[in-house]
Amino acid sequence: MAAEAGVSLQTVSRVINNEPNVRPVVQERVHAAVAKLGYVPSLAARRMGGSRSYLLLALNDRDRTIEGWRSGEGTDWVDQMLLGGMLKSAESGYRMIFELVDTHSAQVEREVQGAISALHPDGVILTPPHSDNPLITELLVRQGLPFARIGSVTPGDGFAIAMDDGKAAEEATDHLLDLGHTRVGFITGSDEYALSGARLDGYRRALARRGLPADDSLIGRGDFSFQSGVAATEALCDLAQPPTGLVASNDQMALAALRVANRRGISVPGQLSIVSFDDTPIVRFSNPSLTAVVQPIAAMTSMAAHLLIRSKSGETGLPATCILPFTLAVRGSTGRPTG
Amino acid sequence: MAAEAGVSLQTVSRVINNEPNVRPVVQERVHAAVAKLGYVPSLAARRMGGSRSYLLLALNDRDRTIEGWRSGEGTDWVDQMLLGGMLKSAESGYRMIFELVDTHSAQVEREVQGAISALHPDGVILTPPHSDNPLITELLVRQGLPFARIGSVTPGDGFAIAMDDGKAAEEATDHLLDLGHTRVGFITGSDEYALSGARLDGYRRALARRGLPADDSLIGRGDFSFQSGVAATEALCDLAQPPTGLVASNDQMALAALRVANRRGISVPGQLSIVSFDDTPIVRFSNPSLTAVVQPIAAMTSMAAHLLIRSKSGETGLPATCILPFTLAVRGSTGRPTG
DNA sequence: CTGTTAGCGCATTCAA
DNA sequence: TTGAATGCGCTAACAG
Repeated sequence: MAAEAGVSLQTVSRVINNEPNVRPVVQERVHAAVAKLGYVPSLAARRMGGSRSYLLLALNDRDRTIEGWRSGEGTDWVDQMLLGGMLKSAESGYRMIFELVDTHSAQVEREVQGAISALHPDGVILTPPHSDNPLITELLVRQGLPFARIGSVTPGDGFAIAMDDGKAAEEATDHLLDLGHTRVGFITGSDEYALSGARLDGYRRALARRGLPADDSLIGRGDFSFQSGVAATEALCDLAQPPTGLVASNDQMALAALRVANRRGISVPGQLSIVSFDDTPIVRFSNPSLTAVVQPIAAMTSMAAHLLIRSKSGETGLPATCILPFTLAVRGSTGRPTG
Repeated sequence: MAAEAGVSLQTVSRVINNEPNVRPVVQERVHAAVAKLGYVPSLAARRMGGSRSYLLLALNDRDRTIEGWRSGEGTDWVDQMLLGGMLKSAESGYRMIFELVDTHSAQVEREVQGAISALHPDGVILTPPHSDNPLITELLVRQGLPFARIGSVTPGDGFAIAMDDGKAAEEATDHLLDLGHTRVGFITGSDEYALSGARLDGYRRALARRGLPADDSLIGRGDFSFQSGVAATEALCDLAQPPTGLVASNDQMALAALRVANRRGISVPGQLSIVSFDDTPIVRFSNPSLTAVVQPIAAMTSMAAHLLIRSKSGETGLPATCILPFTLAVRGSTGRPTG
């Protein structure tokens, strides 16, 4: 390769890394040789010699992820992450390596440190609930590694990349209010996630803006599980004045609500309109399909990759916080209240 | 690190790599030091010095994969791959890197060669349709890289890892026959995939074993798309004597059959029992949920990782072909024929 | 059984 | 603007 272009090894390196101080003529010659030989530098060697590894490390919660895969419940969080992260990384010659880490284990630090030592990634992408785990973020700060916190809005180290959960819940609630509903219930997510609180707040804001009373009996406590969704929905349906509209903090709980409605002979959306959060594939296939808030997962990981790569390149002035737009997919589960 | 245990750098290497010729005492000492310092060797350096990279490369078809991600149709092929491949790899300190390659592009070889040059993986996992792409397999042979062909049964280089599609179709058909159905239809998949033919053969074998006539009008031609499933099902329903049972070669077409049945007021499973292939998450959420052949995707990639790692370790006597067991998940879409 | 030597393929630093 | 030396952190081959 060195000889093919009639230049030294270093010049090849310079051209490949787009460094200045190479005559266009020589650049061309090298590029031609590279194309001809199909030369691609070894990642490992680049990492050894230089200061970059061209690797991004994406960390997911082990138990949740494996459980999701095993159950086959159709959550496509990981797929959307790969879609956004991999494709964006590839644009800059980077790879994204996906790993699982146990957030609750006493060994979190050891696990994360191990992955870092082995891979020496140029940046780390954290997803909930890692995004708000100080054991992890502080370790990363100590290492001087740039990182992105997906789904986290709390200010702090690293890039915070999220959607506006509060506004989304507000909009979801508005959608029901616009349809004419006046009693709208809400099912919360697990308190372990900061976004759960944000979504609840948004719901409350929407009601308040319309001058509707804040009735805490309309708020069911859930934890993102189907089970908890069933329990919460049953409680709401048992009220003297049950809600005609319902916002659930994720798809599983919304599906649970749908199930309860079916069992009780409550028509959807006639007697109960349901809005869901997340928009995993399954909500398109339920009957009726669910109106849902669409999380920009791919866009968030894409942005994360973008920022981390830029950051490693020494670029400054990058936004510390990034709020990406969500959308509301209106489907069959919401309509005007009957009667 | 070297000093911490009071031994040479080389001895540390030996202990970490589980090589022989180290006194148990020294081993202990090194292990202790490793645990204490949380030492984890750098993958890049190991690849540079040694002959292994501790990397497995998994190659998927770019267009199909991205289209699947974008559409949000809930295919969890990638997730199941990761589940099987990543976890098995991790057991041996390996990582699996997932990449997308364009099978139909004239650049396949260049793309694959590029990934290999950059990563120097110890093995490559091919998924359909790459598994039977000679441009890729021959390139891998030339490189002397061990590889696994998922979903491929054709003998040849690399490990062939698949399920028995013929037997699965046979069993799916048997399930319907056992329930008392005597007219069972079949919707084929695209001829581009070898497994389509295998499934059709299995269906025919099942009928033959019961002494049932081979009625070609009961065989609808599909191509795995929802559209084609609709067309095939309509044709079957238009027969003078429509089938009371139906085996579809994938989930999309089975869902299409369900849709057609719903539109025509044909009750499922009462008047039409449906068996599906693949068992993607969505079939659990249709109404009724679909009885389906479950592909052992995770098991196949797990086996692939297992064999490749062993192979790289110089182990011989590994099976060239591996047929993994499928299961039949019986759900609400199949039952005894009524009347 | 253990330590020493050399080199993997690059990027970095300096010299030309 | 280019080329030559140096070293990254390991493992392989050999020496002791």
